[in-house]
Amino acid sequence: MSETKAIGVRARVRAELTIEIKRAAKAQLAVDGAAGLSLRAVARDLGMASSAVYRYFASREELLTALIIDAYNAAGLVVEQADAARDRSDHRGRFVAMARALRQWAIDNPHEYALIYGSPVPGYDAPEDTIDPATRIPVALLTVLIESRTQPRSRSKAGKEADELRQSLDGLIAFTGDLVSPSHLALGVEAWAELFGLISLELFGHFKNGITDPEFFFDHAVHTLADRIIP
Amino acid sequence: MSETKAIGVRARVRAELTIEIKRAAKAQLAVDGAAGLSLRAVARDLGMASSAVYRYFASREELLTALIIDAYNAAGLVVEQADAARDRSDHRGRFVAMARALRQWAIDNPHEYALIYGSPVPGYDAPEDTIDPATRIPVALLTVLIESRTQPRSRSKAGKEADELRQSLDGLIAFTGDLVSPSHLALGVEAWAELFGLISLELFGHFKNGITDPEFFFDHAVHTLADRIIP
DNA sequence: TCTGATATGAGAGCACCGCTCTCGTTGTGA
DNA sequence: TCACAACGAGAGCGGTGCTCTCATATCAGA
Repeated sequence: MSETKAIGVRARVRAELTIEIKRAAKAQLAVDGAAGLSLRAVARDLGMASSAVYRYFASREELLTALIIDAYNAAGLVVEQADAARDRSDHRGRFVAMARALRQWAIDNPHEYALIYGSPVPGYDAPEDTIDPATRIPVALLTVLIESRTQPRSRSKAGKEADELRQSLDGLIAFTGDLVSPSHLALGVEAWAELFGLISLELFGHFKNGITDPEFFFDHAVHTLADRIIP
Repeated sequence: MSETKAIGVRARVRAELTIEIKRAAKAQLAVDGAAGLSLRAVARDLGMASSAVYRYFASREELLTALIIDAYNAAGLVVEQADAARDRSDHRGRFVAMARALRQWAIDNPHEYALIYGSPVPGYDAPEDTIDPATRIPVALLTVLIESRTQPRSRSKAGKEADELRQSLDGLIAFTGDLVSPSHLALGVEAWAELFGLISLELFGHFKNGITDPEFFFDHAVHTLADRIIP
């Protein structure tokens, strides 16, 4: 009589409990940060034995990895949505919107931001599963950069310096192909770095004495940034 | 007979043990990172009871704060030395040297860098003692910016936008006075953010797939940066 | 110089942590 | 139906931060 017997009761309950555990863990994360996340506390929240949680996540680190993936995806989604809400031809507007969306998400979810863009968990080196979600934001930013450069660039500069720059950006050029010149690509990466620098410095408290209106300053900086990378 | 009786045996031993504890803690920090720092392990290293350590640092957090201060000072010193080694009139060279020195220090002391520029320890909000050492690097950078602008700027732009920018940078302008225009000051902060963005992204593993030669790229970016803020 | 206050170290102990193991129970596929 | 695998609970191990008590070593003042 049960309608979704195909999957089986056990599998469904397992899936539900898995996200329930992550939900509880996220709630704890929002309060105490990554360092304060405790498997036992999560188990207590859910009214189950601490040992039972280990049926779902083999270790605290594995649970943390799941949260990291979710955070990457959440941030990526927010940025992509901000991008999609703009006219595709308004490259400048898209860039600014994405930057603002990212900052807002970071402010709304500081611990999740810290989880993915703060100090990496010690002894933790980005398992395969995190790579893909992590690229969503850079890809979104790069896409605007590419699309703002539909007409082919003036021929790339030659010379040793240009070659070395091209080489140092090897991985990215594999993604962008010939659509963006290395020097312009470098400009994009610099903008990416500045974006995260701005958000991180603000979020981690380094603007405390100095920048009194971070939001206004961020907007100002993002527009300067846009002037630089988008013609 | 003892030569430095003025201070007292107790005080001297205390001072020595204090730095000994910090030394052991730093060694642990370099291996396991901030999250792995354990007061008990430090005590074990020094062959003393764990409770005895609490006579020197009231809590793990307080020990961490001491390490943070030391890290700020170490980084600040390295940057200041790089600055001092250059001709004072070579503003561009000074900026580039400081940036390189900072990156090198970060690479040599990743956990200490993460301690001060990564995610803040949860529930931790920069005690007074950390503020001063934390300003050393921004001050050093700002100083070059100021000194590269000895001749007074063309009169500052007027208007609402300029006023708001000036206001958003209130704290900094209190430091620089009228020597730097708000818009140029903003440029400096943006450069500061990009600098830390570049180092953090590299150090925290976000360049893994994409930038194959981070050192070369950093140098390239820093020179671009210098072009932007130094005339 | 003697003595009372004080600073220090050691040890036991509390509540918490991650993680493992065992042992019943309960769905599941053959 | 039945053997098996998945599961939850509980106990337990070694670790953590931190507190308390108690003995001892140092110091400052009479």
